[in-house]
Amino acid sequence: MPRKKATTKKNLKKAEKKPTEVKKRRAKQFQTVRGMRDILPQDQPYWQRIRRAIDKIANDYNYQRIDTPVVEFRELFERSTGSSTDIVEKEMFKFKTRGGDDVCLRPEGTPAVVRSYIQHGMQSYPKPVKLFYTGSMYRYDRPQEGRYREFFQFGFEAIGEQDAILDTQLIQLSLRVFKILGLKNISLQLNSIGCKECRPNYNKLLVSYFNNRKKSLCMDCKKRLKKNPLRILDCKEEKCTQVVHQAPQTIDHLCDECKDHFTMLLESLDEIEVPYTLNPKLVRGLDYYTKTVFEFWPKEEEDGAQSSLGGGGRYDYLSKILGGNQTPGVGFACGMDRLVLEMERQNVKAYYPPMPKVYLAQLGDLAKKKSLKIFEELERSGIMVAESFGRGNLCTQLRQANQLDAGIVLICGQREALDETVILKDMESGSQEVITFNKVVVEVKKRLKKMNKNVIRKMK
RNA sequence: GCGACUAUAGUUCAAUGGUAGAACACUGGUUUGUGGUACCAGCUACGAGGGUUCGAUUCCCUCUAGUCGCCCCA
Repeated sequence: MPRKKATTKKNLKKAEKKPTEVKKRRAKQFQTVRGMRDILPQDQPYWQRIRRAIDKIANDYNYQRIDTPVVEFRELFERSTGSSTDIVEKEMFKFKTRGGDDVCLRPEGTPAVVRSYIQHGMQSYPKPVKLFYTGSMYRYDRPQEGRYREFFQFGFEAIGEQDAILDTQLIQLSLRVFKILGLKNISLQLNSIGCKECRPNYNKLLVSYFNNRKKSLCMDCKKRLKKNPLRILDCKEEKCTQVVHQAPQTIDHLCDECKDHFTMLLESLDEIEVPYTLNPKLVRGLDYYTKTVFEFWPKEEEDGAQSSLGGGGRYDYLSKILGGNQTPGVGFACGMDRLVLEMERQNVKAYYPPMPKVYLAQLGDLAKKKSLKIFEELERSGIMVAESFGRGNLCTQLRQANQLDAGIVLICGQREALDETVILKDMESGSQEVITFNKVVVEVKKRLKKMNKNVIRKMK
């Protein structure tokens, strides 16, 4: 028989000589848009562990959840993140709505949170206003490992307080998240880039320094010299890094206020025994940062510094820039995709939700209907039940129960359905007994308790 | 945006200028009411489009996608 089938198929294929016709019949196979991906059930345990960690820390540190739209006005990011930054200049997904609004998919979270803060009058809330979010961000960049066009971030923002102790607390909180996730060897890179009092002076110094060495700079940095000289410091081009090595450092040219702020930060970090690396090249790519900036790097990459897990800093003028009151703030964002990657690298355990210990097998139409009812009763009593109502064959159902490692199988066949009973089968011993419908919940609960005790005994 | 490499079942991999095999997974079965093992069967693939050729999954080109580096960052 199968041979015949095969030959007919082949003949059919040969008959369909015109390839275009074959293709016409076949529906288009869709796939994800470039740089966007599905996160499949088998990957979810990692994500779930991250989500749980974030919820716990948010709760412990009194941060409240905020969700903002994926679509925002383009100008929001142009004004805050900065129109000369790579993120805004070349990586935004931007489009016009039917109504003619210039919008974009959010490339990062902080400006949206601050926008919301202003829009909803959170200035009147007790300070600091502590908010956290998780969500997808979008950047039109070339995808590679740990870099996607749609990626997921969580972030914590503390708005309305300028004390450096909040910066420290935010770092402490971030490290707690890594700790809870079981991640080791993460280094804290730290710098201060000053405020509007001291930055202009420093910028002048920097410009004159680089102007004298203009020939040694790469093309991009020649542009940066005019637009954003600070960014030359974190250029990875070899000829630039050599020049940068001798360049004046931000922390040597801070005003008194910034210096005190930074000192307080370092002292408080020492107090909670958090090691850090002072990194004069760390400036971060976004325009709104002031004073404190920091990043978290997986340790192996400390010298190469290719991809950071997360980072943040202080943004004391952001609210003002977006039309609100002068309100200081400090925030931190972390890439969840990269956390998952790092968890896999470090062989961290994922989070596996509890599995049902009871399997409900059924035979025949009447039993199917009755099983639905039994299932609901068990579910309402908080008992997790697995089933496969689509199957009619006991053999496969038991096989599946076994695969799922269910300790108890409830069998309801034609006979039992008529008698309003089920067979309760203990999968370990293989013994079974008949019980009536109204005793199912009680009996199953009893058995589960016993099973739990046995498990504990075995572990001891 | 630039450069390098790759593209075969759901997954991991083969073979081949004459249209493709395996393993695992999945579905069903081994007298339609009893699991773990075993056995049998089924399902499903040459990324898309051009060119060279009698004939291309195989050689060449373009595109698309993926991976990696640069850049950027999360």
